[in-house]
Amino acid sequence: MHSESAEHRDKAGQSQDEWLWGWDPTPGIVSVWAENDGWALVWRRLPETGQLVRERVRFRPWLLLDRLDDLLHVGDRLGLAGSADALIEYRVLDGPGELRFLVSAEDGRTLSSALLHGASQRLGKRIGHLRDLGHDTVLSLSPEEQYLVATGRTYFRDLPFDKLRRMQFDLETTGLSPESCRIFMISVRAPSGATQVLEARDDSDEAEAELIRQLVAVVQAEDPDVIENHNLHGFDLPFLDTRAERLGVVLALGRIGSGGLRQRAARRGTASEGDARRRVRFIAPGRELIDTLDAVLRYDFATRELPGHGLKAVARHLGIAKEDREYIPGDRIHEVYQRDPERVRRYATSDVEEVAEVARMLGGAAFALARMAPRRYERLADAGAATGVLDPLLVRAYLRAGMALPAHQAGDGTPHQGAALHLFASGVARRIVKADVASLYPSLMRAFRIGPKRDHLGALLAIVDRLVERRLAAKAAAKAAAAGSVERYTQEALSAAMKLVVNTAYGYMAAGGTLTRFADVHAANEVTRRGRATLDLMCRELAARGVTLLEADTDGVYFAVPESWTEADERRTVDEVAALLPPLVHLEFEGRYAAMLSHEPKNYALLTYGGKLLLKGVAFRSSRAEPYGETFLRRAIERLLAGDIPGVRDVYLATLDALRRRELPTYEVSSFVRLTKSPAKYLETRDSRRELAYEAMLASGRTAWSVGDKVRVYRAKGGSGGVVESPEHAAYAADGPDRRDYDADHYSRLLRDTFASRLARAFTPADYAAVFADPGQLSLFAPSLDTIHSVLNRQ
DNA sequence: TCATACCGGGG
DNA sequence: GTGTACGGTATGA
Repeated sequence: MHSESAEHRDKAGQSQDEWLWGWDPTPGIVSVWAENDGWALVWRRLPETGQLVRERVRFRPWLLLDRLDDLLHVGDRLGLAGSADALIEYRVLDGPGELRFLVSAEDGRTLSSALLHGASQRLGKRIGHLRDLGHDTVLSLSPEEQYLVATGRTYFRDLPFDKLRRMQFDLETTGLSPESCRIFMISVRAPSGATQVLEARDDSDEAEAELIRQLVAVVQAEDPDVIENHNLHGFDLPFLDTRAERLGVVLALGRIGSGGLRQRAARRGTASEGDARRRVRFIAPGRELIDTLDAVLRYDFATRELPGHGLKAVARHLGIAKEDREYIPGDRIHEVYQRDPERVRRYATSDVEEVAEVARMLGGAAFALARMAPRRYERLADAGAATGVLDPLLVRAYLRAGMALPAHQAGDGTPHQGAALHLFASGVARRIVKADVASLYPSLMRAFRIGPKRDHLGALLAIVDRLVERRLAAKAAAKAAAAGSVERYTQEALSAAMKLVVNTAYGYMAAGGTLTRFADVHAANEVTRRGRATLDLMCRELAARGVTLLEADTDGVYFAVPESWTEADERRTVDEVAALLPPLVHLEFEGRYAAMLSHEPKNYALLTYGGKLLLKGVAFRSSRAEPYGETFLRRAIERLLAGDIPGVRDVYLATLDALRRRELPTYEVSSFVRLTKSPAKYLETRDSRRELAYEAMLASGRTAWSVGDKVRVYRAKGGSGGVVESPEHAAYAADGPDRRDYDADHYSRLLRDTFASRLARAFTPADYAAVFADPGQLSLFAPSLDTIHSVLNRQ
């Protein structure tokens, strides 16, 4: 009895592993290209030798249908799987799912044309494409995915990331529009790490055409598995495609065929040529085209710590930008090239080197996903985790189990309910503790077995269970591996990928039925309801232990503890409350801070015990904010949290003084804007409405700009404006020394109304007025600064 | 004035 | 034949 049930569990465990990883052990797949005719090309890099092999294999194209009706017209040529002579085979899957007929043929065209013919007859109108049948009646995957689902193969088995042949290239162009601008330089980084810079010999069509031919030749010679760049699909490939077409160059970047790039539909890509509302991405069969911008977005979605998503900002943030890295504003690159080409060569070379490193550091999650889900690597790199990763895993699991899949189903109108957010107090508090539950929603799903109602196989919960367990193992393995080792890197990437998928399981259910197959708003609401109850319980129990609650959001809470408490008291209290929560829901002591300025929900400043100031939320950090204001905020909050109120006023007065005496460089008062109107368009409306950014351009003598240009502008005296270079670009400034003709009164008002006001919650109104009174206007009746204390306002 | 549409990135 | 957010500015009724 006992051994039998253990065996049963083993079997269940084994099939659940297959849901996660597939089942075919074929190692080293680096690319798959399949056609509807039943032929698939598989490129494999042998893990032992690194050698590339190409295999051409047969597979049986398949579809899932909700009925066989539309195929009955073929008569005897339709037969049960395994029967002789059947041109089209079918199999009836188990369970209540609507899509229960798995049909297949040697050639997918036989299948689809028979189906379209039958459907046209049944519906009395011409059905020209499978998608016209609606995805509630047919499930049709791309040929590659049909192949991967049917075989249980996945990419990259037993192949470490650094065995992939990865190449990077980056275009330097005279502008953003491929209609009117040219490519004049292409930097290339080979898989070996060697870099080279290709250049057009002059600005003729023939020179540009030759440059593109050189790139194609380098790609063919290096024969990479993967081509990477930042915004590759948004800029470089579309630009290259348009230029190549105009110049009559064939962009043979793939491993098969002699034609140019192919296309696929994609959410974020470039506007399609035929239909501007459609977005497409380019494909080069045999290679995977990876955009590091996708990896950056995915990374920042989880961490929310990147200052921006541009290559330079990311490289600096990750600490991979070299000290002497060349920076040139985008709209100056071609102009700088004409007088100092060497500088642009260095710039372009750094671009590809940084891209290679960003891809290595942030691309691991997509690489790990490609070892699990039955999709091409490049699809998994830009896929959303719900429809792009979980859905394919679930489809493969159901087919592997021989179970029918439910069709997409719209919700019943029940609205989706979200998380809780409480602001208990604002102002200044001391001795702060942050406690939170890691992965609250997946934990609740697991603890209370909340899964989609129609997932009769229980695959989503099983996959989440497996991922959580496997992720713990990956985290432990990463920790055990040597720092910087391939093993650590691989395990960390695996852990990141698994976290991504686990955290999407809830979003998968909450998404509408048009998006995900197993969407279930009731289950999703049950998760958030349990989440709110858990947060409320945490808050109640913490308050009952004598803490002051400050802010609670979804899965975490900030609170202040009494003066007499030690860190041990803090941790013990969190542990006590943690013990009261449901199993699998782990409340953790996340951090402790000396003080906090709570401004608004999700907007606060924290002072660490080490004296470091952390600013969170848009009120405290914004890329558009004027640098002098950010500096003021930081200094003033430092004084505030140190309990030095006269110091806060000193910082305010010193900033006002520096503005009025023009000691601040113009850069300090400038803000970062993106120009969205062309010069012509602005001139149309200039008479009715003047806009600072364009006035600044005109006043600086820059009358020609492109939509999309980004500049720093400031307001000058008399309502005019000016453009200023940031310090790192100052070397290229065409203008002379800083004139500092900014509107000091305007920026003084901005300091008071926009920046100082972020400290308002820290004081009573009267005290706030005293601290930020104009110089010389401190009234006799105002409180003395020495007697003012910051406050905490309970809500 | 308020609602909605669009953007993030690339030279 | 696709589909992760959200907080901003820009635009239009």
